[in-house]
Amino acid sequence: MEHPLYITNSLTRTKEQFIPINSPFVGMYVCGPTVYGSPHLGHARPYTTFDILSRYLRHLGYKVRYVRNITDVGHLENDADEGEDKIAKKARLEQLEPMEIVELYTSQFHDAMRALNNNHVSIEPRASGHIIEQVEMIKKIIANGYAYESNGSVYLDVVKYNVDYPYGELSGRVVEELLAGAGNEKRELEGQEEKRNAPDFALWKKASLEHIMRWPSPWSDGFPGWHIECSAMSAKYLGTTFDIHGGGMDLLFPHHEGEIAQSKSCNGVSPVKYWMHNNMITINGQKMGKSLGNFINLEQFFDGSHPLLLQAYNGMTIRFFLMQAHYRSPLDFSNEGLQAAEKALQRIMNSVDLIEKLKPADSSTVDVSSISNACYAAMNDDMNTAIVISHLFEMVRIVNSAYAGTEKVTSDDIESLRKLSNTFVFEILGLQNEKEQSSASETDGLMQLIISMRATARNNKDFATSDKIRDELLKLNIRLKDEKDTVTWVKE
RNA sequence: GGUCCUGUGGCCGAGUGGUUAGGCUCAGCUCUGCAAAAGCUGCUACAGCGGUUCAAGUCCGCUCGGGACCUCCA
Repeated sequence: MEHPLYITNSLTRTKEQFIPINSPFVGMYVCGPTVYGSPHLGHARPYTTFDILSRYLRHLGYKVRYVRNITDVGHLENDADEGEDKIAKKARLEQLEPMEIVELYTSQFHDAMRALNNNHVSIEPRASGHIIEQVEMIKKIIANGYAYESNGSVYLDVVKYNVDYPYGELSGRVVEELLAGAGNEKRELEGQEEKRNAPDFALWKKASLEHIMRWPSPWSDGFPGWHIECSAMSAKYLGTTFDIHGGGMDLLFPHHEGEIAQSKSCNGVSPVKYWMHNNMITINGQKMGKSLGNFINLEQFFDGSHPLLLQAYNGMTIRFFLMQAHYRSPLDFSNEGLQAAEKALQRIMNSVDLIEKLKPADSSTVDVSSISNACYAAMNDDMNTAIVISHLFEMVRIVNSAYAGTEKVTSDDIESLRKLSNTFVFEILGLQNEKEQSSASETDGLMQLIISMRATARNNKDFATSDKIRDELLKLNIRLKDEKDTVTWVKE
């Protein structure tokens, strides 16, 4: 490809050039949400990050299959209720069927992703729909000698695995230390007595009597272990070795390490060429997460209902807020940051609209192509969207200046600007212009009428009337702009 | 305790050893009936100490601070 893309591979901890296994095809898997709660701001980060990656790969000409799963089989909780399925527990609390809960939160997740414009996935497989594949995979791992059954549950034998393969290659964990239980002195982990060794993890769990979500298997009526779904579904849709696996940094261990161990012990090959991890969103410097109870739901951002929010923020503002930081840096939530993002985004969108109103000149005083090149360079450098945006503001300056008459653009320049904004603002960064919704022509006709009436008042120096029109419109979130010899309006 | 990340100007945040990131805020100017918008200009930086180097925010060491993972988590 003309523009070599470099990405940070967590496996090697270095920036590597991205070279697909079977160009032009690219397989990409991202760990989806566990749908037992409303999606929160933390969810926005990985799905936005990898949405942009998939967009960029497609833009570069690759045929991308992007798989993002839904985890709806529930996992063990290690608090009071031993061995109880999270989803089943929630169901009892709300007196709903487990699958009703799953449906509700899946739907909420989709709504939130739509607002963030993150719905460009190719396949969204559900764990509950792939029990057979998971069972088959477990059978094979047992046959290969890397797993054992114990009291109806099946565990991966990490010690045995570690003899043939290096366990911990992704996370840097050392089996000897895990065996010694370093750091776990104060923890009471569930199901330890069934395991041969502490680092072993469940591939299949026997369901207790009160456990509602359960499926038959050769070992027991039960449910799959946490890591096996991703291994089974990624292998099914992307093959036993695929290009990119993404997710939050908090999944690096044990989840992704477990995936590697399962896949290798089943298929004998490394499942993933490039592992990518986004950093966490923090609030007051601390990770925003379910377990800490300090998260803000995306829905609450959209309607501004959370007490920590000074106002509502729409999906595009949140998307832009995320993109102003690099995906591998931690990002701290703040109203100030969101408000700044909202204004900045508005400036970009206003400027994009202005491109269509530019008058071409015979000569040019600007250099649009260098902006485009700089944007590509930034994307190629581990998807540095923050830098892309900084260059887009140079585009904003050029457009605004050209409109104001302090810069000159040729018709070729205008075409380049149009292409630049279409490519980067909309296609790659996936931003949407949210103002263009209402029945355009009718509203525009009404506005022209109002604007001309106000112009008459102004010509008569009847500023009381003209200001009233402007102020009342502003209350309806319509802002008038008195420019040199014309008046324009924007909906806010 | 182990592994790893991190500390940038009023705020948010980029930064591959050598030239202005960018945004938001604030101040001044231009435009304007006024305002808004837009343009121009300006403002305050690299936690501390020491080292390597012709040159360090950018590499190394130490100190202090913050965080992640080691348990369900995006």
